[in-house]
Amino acid sequence: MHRPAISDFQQRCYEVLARVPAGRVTTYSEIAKALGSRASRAVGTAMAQNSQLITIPCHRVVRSDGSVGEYALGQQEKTALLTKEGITIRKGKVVDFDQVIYRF
DNA sequence: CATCTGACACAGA
DNA sequence: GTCTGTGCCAGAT
Repeated sequence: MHRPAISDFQQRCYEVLARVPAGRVTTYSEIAKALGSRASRAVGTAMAQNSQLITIPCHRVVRSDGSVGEYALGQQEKTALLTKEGITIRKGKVVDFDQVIYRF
C-alpha cells in the first residue's frame, strides 16, 4: 500500500545494473545507453525512487566524469561501500575510472 | 494537456 | 582544475 508501481523503465534500469559485478562501477549515462536511451537523469531518478539497497547495488552507479554522485545514504556511505568492493576513491572521484567501469 | 522536478551530461568561461 | 548555464528524459502534479 502507498507503494508506487515500478515502471518498465525503472525495472529495466535495475536489470542492467544487476549485471555490474562488485569491484566495478557503471554510470547513469551508460545505463541509459544500454536501454537505448539518453535519459541519464531519469536513471538517477529511478535509483532514488527505489533505494532497494539490499537487492539493488545502486551504489555502483557513478557520474560519467568519475565523481561519486548522490546516494540515498549519502556520498560518504556510497564511497565506503565502493571502497569495500575494492574501488579506490580520491577527492570524491573514482581512481582509474576507465579501468573499473563495467562495459556492457 | 501544461509545468515542474531531479542520485545527470556537456560546453563554455 | 573548478564553476555556471543550458539541454535532456521520464515521472509527478
